[in-house]
Amino acid sequence: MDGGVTKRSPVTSSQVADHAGVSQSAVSRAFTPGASISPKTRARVLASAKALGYRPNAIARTLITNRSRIIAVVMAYLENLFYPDVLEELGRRLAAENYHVLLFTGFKDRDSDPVFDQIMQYRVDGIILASTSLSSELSEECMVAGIPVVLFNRTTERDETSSVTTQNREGGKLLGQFLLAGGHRSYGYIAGLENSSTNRDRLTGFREALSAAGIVDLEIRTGNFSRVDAEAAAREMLSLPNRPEAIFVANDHMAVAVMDVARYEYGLSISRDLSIVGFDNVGPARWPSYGITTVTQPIRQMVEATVDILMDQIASGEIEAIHKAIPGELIVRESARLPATGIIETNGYRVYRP
Amino acid sequence: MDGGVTKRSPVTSSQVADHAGVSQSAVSRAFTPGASISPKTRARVLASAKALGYRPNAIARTLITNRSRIIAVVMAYLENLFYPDVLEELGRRLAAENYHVLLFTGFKDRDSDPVFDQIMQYRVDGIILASTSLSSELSEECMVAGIPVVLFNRTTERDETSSVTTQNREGGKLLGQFLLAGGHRSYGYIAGLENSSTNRDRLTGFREALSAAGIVDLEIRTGNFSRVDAEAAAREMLSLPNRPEAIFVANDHMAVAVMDVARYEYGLSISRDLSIVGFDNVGPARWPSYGITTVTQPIRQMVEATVDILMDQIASGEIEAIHKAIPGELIVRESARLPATGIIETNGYRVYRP
DNA sequence: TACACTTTTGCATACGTATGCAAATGTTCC
DNA sequence: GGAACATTTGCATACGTATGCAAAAGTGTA
Repeated sequence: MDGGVTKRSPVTSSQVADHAGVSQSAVSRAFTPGASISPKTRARVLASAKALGYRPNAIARTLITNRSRIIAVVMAYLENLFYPDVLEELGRRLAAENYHVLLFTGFKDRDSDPVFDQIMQYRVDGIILASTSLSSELSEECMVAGIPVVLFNRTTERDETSSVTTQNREGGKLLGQFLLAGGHRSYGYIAGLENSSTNRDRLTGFREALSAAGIVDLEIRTGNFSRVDAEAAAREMLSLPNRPEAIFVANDHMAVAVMDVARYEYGLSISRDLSIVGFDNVGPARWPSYGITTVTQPIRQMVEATVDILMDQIASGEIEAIHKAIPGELIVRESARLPATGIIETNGYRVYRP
Repeated sequence: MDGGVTKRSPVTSSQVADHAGVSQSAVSRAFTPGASISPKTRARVLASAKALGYRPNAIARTLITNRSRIIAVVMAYLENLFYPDVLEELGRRLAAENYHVLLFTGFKDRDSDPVFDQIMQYRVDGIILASTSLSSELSEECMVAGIPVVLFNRTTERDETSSVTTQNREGGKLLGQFLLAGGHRSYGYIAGLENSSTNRDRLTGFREALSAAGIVDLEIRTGNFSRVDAEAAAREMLSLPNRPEAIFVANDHMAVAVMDVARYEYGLSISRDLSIVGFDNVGPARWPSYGITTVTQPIRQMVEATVDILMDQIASGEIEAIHKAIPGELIVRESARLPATGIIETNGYRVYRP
């Protein structure tokens, strides 16, 4: 009985209308930019709204406008700091467009079909899939429903779904050229998820560079983009009788793990005994304990491209697959032996441009 | 004209009803567990629903039931891996309860009032604020509206809003005792955001331990829970004529930065020249390059407690402030000099229990 | 078969908002 | 002042679902 606050239900537009002595339509119009309403009544309505603590019901509005202003974001996993960074940037940019993020996580190593029902039930205006994908039936369903989908940091074989990535093949190639120029003689690759386009493309580019120099031997182990798997892969590779002089680890998150194993379990000096390069330019790669030579994924530009695609397609209603691959840059740090030429100092960073 | 897929609007319950030869109510009941409907008609409805690709419209349902099954999660920032970890666990647990996460980020160092309107417009069923808070007026408004709010990893002076934290004061005290037992003679503290309860409580506990041993001198600098600020704070502190022998850094995220500065800018050997302890037991603290002695924040339990509070209050409609502080454990690693006694080996970890 | 009772069904309405349309009001110009 | 026009307003309806209520159908008993 004491302190029992009686739960008050939210104020509705009709209540505001009564208070302001106008119709409910007027209240609606007062909150719709560009609607047909005189400045005077708008002012009166807004005053009443403020007095009553009225907030338009976005849910009810969705029902009538068919626009929820919600974007579903599915992130495979957040263990790799790259994704939290992406998520923050996405949140920022979508908020700027007055859209909101409905977040789903936990779909590493499989497609996002299990949450698809949930997503569709909320009538989202668009879907972003980071490092995960949809079965082709569900992608098709989105097209038919007019819901734009963008794959972030992944593509599918069938090019039917839009995607935004870094130029992974070019990046892998660049890293290969960098290591070759450093004069290494044997190479290893610690792979991410084997069936991911990101992993495949990086490897393809790496191989291209190597075979252009006549090198076909490549020691490969798989780290599945996870720390523990990468550690295990590193142990296998470093235990080889003739271990590679240089290892390309498919992303920085795993590269950190590989460096830890190399140093603390095998007593190797990074760069002197073993060169390591990564991909992403994620936080720890920049920390002096690691200083990983890596190819950047330009998060800002990638997110911008992603949001642009969504906004365009939401506005036009025309869903068509757009593929954007943004160039990355090879940032030179201390984790790999340096080539004699090609390193350029540019606003605080050293980059490699052969 | 070619390939121009005509956008098809979603199937409604009425369409399913027509197809199945029943009323719209029947369709609704078929999708409502425990509703009054015969198995036979339910089966027929579900068959039609499947045939037409029907998915209940969660938005329309929200309008009538007053339950959106959406929880707003506001995260101050994601730079510190602790939060992505929390976010993943929250996602998992809320999904298990069939709730969904509407995510807002970017409210470090200020309250979440700016997004409050957005949150309320979506008629969320509950709010989780991680390392951020609300002004007392808005908290009050939530109470009145019957929307449960839980502060995660933070409390307010006014105890009017529920909270879930680690026992920060006890944790700080424990770290103090650990460092004292290690025989250090001068101490420093690198603070997080100065007005945050987390920071204050950890410091309070630390001071308690120190003054119990007759030590009142404590060198303090502020790192605001950010990497760059922590680096600057570390530089200041390590440049002191008589720098502290032991530093408690308010969280692991900053401790990593401090260790990097100490090693790579001041050439110090961690533990031998300088002891460092942190808080959180976040990913990098476990990496061998850092091996930070730290107090755990038990994410699982904290998230469980958070979700429990929300679910209870949503179900009962009774909003009352509940405060849960979960004990953490001091995990002993290599970043600080070891005391002679009190270290216990327990399932793979070394913990400190004085 | 008739009755009482239980289960199932459909009807009608409500949720809170946006919007086409026609009526009402305001403005301009002769 | 009045016609011609532009702006503003309210009415009515629609969005897709859940649910109280009464009617209908089913079940069991005598």
